[in-house]
Amino acid sequence: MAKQLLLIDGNSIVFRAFFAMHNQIDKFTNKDGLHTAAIYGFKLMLDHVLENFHPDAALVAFDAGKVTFRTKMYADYKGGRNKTPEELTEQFPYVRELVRDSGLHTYELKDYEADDIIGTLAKEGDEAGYETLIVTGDRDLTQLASNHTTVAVTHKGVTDTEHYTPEHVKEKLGITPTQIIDMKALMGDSSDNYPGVTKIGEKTAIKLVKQFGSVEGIYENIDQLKKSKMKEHLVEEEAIARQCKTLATILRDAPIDIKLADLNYNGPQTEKLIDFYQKMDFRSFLKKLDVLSDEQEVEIAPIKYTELTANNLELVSQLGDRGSFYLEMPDANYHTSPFAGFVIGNGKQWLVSRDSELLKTKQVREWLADSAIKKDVFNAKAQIVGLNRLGIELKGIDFDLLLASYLLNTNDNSNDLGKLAQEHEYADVQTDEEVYGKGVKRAIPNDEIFFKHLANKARAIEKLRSSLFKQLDENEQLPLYTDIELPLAHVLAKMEITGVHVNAQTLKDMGSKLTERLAEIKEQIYQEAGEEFNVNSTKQLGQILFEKLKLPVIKKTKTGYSTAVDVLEKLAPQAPIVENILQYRQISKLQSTYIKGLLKVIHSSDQKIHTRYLQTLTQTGRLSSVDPNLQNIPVRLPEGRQIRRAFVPSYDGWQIFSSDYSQVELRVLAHITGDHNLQEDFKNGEDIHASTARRIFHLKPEERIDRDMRRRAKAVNFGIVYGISDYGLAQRIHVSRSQAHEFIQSYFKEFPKVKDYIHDTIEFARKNGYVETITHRRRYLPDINAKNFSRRSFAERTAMNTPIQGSAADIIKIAMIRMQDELEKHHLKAKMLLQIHDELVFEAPKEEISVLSRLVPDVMDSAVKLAVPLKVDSKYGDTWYDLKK
DNA sequence: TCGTTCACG
DNA sequence: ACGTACGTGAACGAT
Repeated sequence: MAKQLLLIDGNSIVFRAFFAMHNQIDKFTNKDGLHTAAIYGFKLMLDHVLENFHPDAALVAFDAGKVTFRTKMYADYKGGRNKTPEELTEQFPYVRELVRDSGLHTYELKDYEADDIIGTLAKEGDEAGYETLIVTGDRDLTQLASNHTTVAVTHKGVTDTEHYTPEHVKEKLGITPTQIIDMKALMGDSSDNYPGVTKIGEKTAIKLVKQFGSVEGIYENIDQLKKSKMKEHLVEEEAIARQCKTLATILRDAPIDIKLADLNYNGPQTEKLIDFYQKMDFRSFLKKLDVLSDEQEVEIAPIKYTELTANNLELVSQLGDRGSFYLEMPDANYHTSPFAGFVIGNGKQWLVSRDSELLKTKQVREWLADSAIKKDVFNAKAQIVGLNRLGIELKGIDFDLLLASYLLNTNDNSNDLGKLAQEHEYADVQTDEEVYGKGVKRAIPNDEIFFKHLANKARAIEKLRSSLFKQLDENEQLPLYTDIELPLAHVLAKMEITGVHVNAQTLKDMGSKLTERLAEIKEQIYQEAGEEFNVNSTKQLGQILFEKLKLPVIKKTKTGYSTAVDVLEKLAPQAPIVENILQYRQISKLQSTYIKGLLKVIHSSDQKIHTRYLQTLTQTGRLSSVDPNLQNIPVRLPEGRQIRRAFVPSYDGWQIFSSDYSQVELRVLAHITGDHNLQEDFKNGEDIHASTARRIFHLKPEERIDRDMRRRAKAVNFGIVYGISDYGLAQRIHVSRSQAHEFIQSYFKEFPKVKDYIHDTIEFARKNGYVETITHRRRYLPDINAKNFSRRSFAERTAMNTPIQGSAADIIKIAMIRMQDELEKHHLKAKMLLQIHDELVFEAPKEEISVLSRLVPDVMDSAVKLAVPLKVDSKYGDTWYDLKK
């Protein structure tokens, strides 16, 4: 077998590793305060590569400095780059140390870049019969791909790579690897800061290279090009194009003073690596080495536990004033999941059992219900609901690992305790999948393994408490945790336990009518199509519409023809079948998701639906609702709205009551931007879309605002909140892109501080890597500095949207906590049932409706003090459908 | 398991 | 030249 050569582009991988882990930058520091994320990421990459590739020779090349022969030739080369952050530069010496301890050679050469070293050695490798793998974060190196050299470019993160062979390059770009140089010469490279030829981008560059072979080929045959602007640019900028080609070309003959023979790879120097890991506090890598040397099973620090039985319950009372508690419910739905066992305890003693009946004993029950004993848990809400099913109260919750972890970083949040602990650099607990298995094989294991796992979980919660609290404090998030999210978990638990009464018969009656209608429409569709097919299949439907009936294709998806509503609406005038398909879709959605779906989840014991609110999922701080989702019950279309007739109060003589915030997101926008005009409009109680229309269309006071103007202004308002683009706005309100552009400009002129806010927020995100809401809820945006345009743009839109959507979420959460307090304080029978982002739904005895009509809006509009008033509207009725003012 | 579609704020 | 408004969940067919 051919010898194998590994060449790693040190600088680009270090950069990649650093930015890939940028959102956790503070988590990766050693005890001396050294940042270690890039070092850690580099090692991840290295291990990953060496798993699949076993080199005989290996080298990591680094840049020797900023000055190279390229900067001497072209002063602006790589100009305009941001200064490398200090947190990164300090890591380079350690990366080199790591590389050498790992048994790889390092090399750098004055005046040359790492690329050139790699290019030169790869060529030598090719000639000496090596199979070479180049690993880099820089796509430019793909020009080095050959029959015996593969270039692995990191894709996202550091271990996910895309392998470029000449075939792969051909497939992706249609050219050879060396032609990539010509392509880049023509199109330029904004990150290396050389221009290429004006107006030539990737598409045009590839076309030219395919046609003429190379930059030189183009100029030899320039006469063949028809007269055009492009030709003029090419002719005028010939010198630039040729110079860019030199800049883009990686050297294959740099004057290096090492030889392949010097680069033997003989594996890592384990002793040194262990020292290094200790210096860096890389616990997980240390664990891995232990596994290798000690066979197995030392993975997790040993733990002692005691099985709790009816005969040693006094141990619970002896635990003291703090302890972890964890009730294992193996199904995600804790309203119905069996109880597999529990653990209770602290560093002194871990008590475990499979018998949930023991929880009902006096000793345990009192321990759980004693608010003076602080409890550390994972997912407080689930624990409260689970225990409630056993008739047990859980009081004194102090630390919720899941909740705290979510607040620290919404991105890498997991519902699995083991995974989450690992995210926080705690390795002494496995994931449920590792212990219980997955799919059909998932099962609770024998006592020994199961009890140990439970004890490990409880210990992990305890061990992580102080560090997570400390991080919350550093982020100024303690009040968010203590005063909002943790109390909210209790409120949500109550709402979930209460549930919503749903009349199954109403749904069944609606269902049978819909079944009939569906059958009729389906018949008509088959007639019009001339054959029977599965209308639910977008693939089959596409074939019927666009191939058989030859309707024009308006939009395509990755997999074929798009048949989405906006497309079908455009086609509707051309063929009657389309209208029927739209009808069919609408009704079958109601039938499958809402009639059948809801009937499936009504609990037979109480005729209620008990949703679960996910408190630790969304990136903005909103809740979400599952099993079932009660936050998307139809309301917009009259047919769908009927579903709400089935949502009824739990008792005779009760009614449904609902209050919602009016325009809460735009009010938040007015508040956080400080925009004078926007604030005035709200303070004056204006119809905000109408007043926006008046401003952006420059209407005189006496001119009236027609419906269409208001509609457009409303779309602009939405657009602003979502991160507007002229294209997006144009699509939505059916105007030209340039008109949409004008609307936006006009908006920014009228509301100048909104424009400033967008700019400042994006700047803040670039600098800090995150954005935050009025309560310091954070969202990290790792893509905010991405090179890829669309990823970066997306991050920019979320940067400006998240503080708005998230602050609105904060506001209603505060209102919910206060509302629950008020209900209890006033001894009201009314129950809070649902939260739908800006709306709270209650059930209450008729006598209490007048109380709620004052109380709920009072609580909601005073939840926080903003620079503009909050407005709340209320309605009530006999069912959720019948709500009226 | 993924992609598409469509329900909501 | 890019590729298009933010945040969700469920059902279904295709793979």
